Amino acid sequence: MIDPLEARGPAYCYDYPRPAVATDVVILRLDGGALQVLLVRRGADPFRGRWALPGGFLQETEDLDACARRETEEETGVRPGRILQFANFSRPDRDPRGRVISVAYLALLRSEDVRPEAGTDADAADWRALGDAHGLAFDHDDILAGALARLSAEARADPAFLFPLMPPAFTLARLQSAYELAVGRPVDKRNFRKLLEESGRLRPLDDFERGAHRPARLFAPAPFPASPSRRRA
Amino acid sequence: MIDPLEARGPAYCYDYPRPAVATDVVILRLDGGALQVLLVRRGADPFRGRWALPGGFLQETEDLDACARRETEEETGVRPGRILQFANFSRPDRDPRGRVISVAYLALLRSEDVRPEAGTDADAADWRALGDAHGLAFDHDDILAGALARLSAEARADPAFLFPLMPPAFTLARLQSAYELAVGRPVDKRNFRKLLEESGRLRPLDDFERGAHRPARLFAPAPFPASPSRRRA
DNA sequence: CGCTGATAGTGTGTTTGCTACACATACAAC
DNA sequence: GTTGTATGTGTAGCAAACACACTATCAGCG
Repeated sequence: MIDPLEARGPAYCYDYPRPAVATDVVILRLDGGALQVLLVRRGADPFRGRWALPGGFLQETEDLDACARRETEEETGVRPGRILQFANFSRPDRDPRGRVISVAYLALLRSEDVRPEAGTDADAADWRALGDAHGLAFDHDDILAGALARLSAEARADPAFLFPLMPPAFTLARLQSAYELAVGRPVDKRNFRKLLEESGRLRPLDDFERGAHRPARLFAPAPFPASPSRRRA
Repeated sequence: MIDPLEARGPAYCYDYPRPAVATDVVILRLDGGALQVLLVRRGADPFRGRWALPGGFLQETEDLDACARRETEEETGVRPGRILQFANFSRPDRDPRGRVISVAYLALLRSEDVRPEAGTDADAADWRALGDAHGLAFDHDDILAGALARLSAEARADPAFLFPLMPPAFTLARLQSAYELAVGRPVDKRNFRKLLEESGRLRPLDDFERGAHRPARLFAPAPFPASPSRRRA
C-alpha cells in the first residue's frame, strides 16, 4: 500500500492544501453461516497493532471505483464483481496524521474464491466475525456500521444483491440464511422461496445437494434478470 | 470561491500527488410550477462562458457537508436545511486542469427565501428550468442527472422529503405538484392526500388560500413526525 | 344577484401484495 | 426398517395501493 502521508519521494506542490483521498473497503464473505469482514492489523503508527479496514490511497490514473477494486484484489486475490460506494468520511480530525478523505465501499466475495493470506502487505490480515469487529482504528467502526446498514437495505430491496456471496450453485436455504444475516431478522421459508422464484433472477439447475435429508435443489443466478421486478412503475 | 488549481500563494508539498477535492451542489427550487436549478456561468477557462453547477474546494477545517453548505449559502444567501450527499465523481480526466474529485450534493430551497443575485462571485448566476439545463461544463450534466434520479427516489420513499421546497404554509395541491415533478408521473389526488394525512408529517392550519375556487386548506410540516411511517419493520 | 368556471375536498370498492402458518417428502445414517 | 433432518409445497387473512365520480366553495362577470 502506498502511503502518501509518510513515504519519502519527490515532492508534489500545490498553492492550497489538499487532503489525501483514500478508499476503505468493507469486504464481506459468508463463512459457516456467519458474515465475516476482512480486517488488517496496522503495522505502523497511528493505531499500530489495531485492526482496520483494508484501504489505500487513490492513484493518479484511477478513479475511485478502480481504487477500491484494486485494494480488494490486493488484499484477497479476488477481483470483486460489483462494489458499492456508500458514503464518504471527511471529519477533519479523523486521521491524526493529517487530512484524509475516505470513500467507503462495500464488496461481497465468495468464500470459495478467496485465497487465504493473499497479498497482505499489512502486519496481518484476518477474517473476523461481525460481532467481534469492534474497536477498529480511525473511524472504521462507523464505516463498518454504515456498510452493514447499506447491505441490509440493498438485500431488502433485492435479495439478488447477495448473489456475490454465494457459490456458483447454491440452495435456497443457503441464500435465505445469507438474507437473514444481512437483514437481521428471520423470514418465512415459503415466502422467501416464492419471492425469489417470481423474481426470475434464479435459474434452477438439475443438480442437487445431498445430505442427511431430502436433497436440496441447486440454483444459479439467472443470466439475464427476467422481469426487472417492477417496484412501482 | 477559492481555487486551489489556479490561485497563487504559499506552496503545500506532499510526497505523492494528491487530487483536489471539491463539492458541487445541485440547488433546486420550485418556481411557477417548474423545478429550477441554480447555475453559474464560468468566468475563466476551462469552459469559460459555459454554465456549471456551483461548487468549490474543500477547506482545511471543514468536512464535506460543511463545504456543500457553505457553497450553497454563498450562492443563494440561504442556509439550506438538509443537504444530501449522493455520489462522487472521480474520472481522472473530468477536469482538464488536473485531478479533481467532486462530491455531489443535492439541496432544496424555498423560492421565497432566495435573495436574487446573492453573493455570486462567478461571472453570472441564474435559475434555469431543468429542461434547459444541458451542455454544462465538466461532467455536470451527469451530476445533475444523478441528482434528479436521487430526488425522485427520495420523494417516492417519503414525500416529506420535498418540504424544503415549500413555503412555510402550503396547500396539498402545491405539494402534489412538486411530488409529480420530482417523480415524473401524475398521481391520484385522493391517494396522495390520504398518504400524507396518514403519514402524520403534516399539520393542518386554520388558514386557507383563496382564489377563484373553493378555499384550499394550508398545511405546515409537522413539528415532530408523528408515526415514523413504518416501511417494513 | 345569479350564473359560470375553476379548483378543493371527500368515500368506497377492487385489486394486489405481504404475512402467517403445518405437514408430507426424500434421503442418510444407523 | 426405523429414525432423524432439512426440503418442499398452498392457502387464507389482512393491509396497502389503486382506480374512480361527485359535491362544495369561492371569484368574476354579466
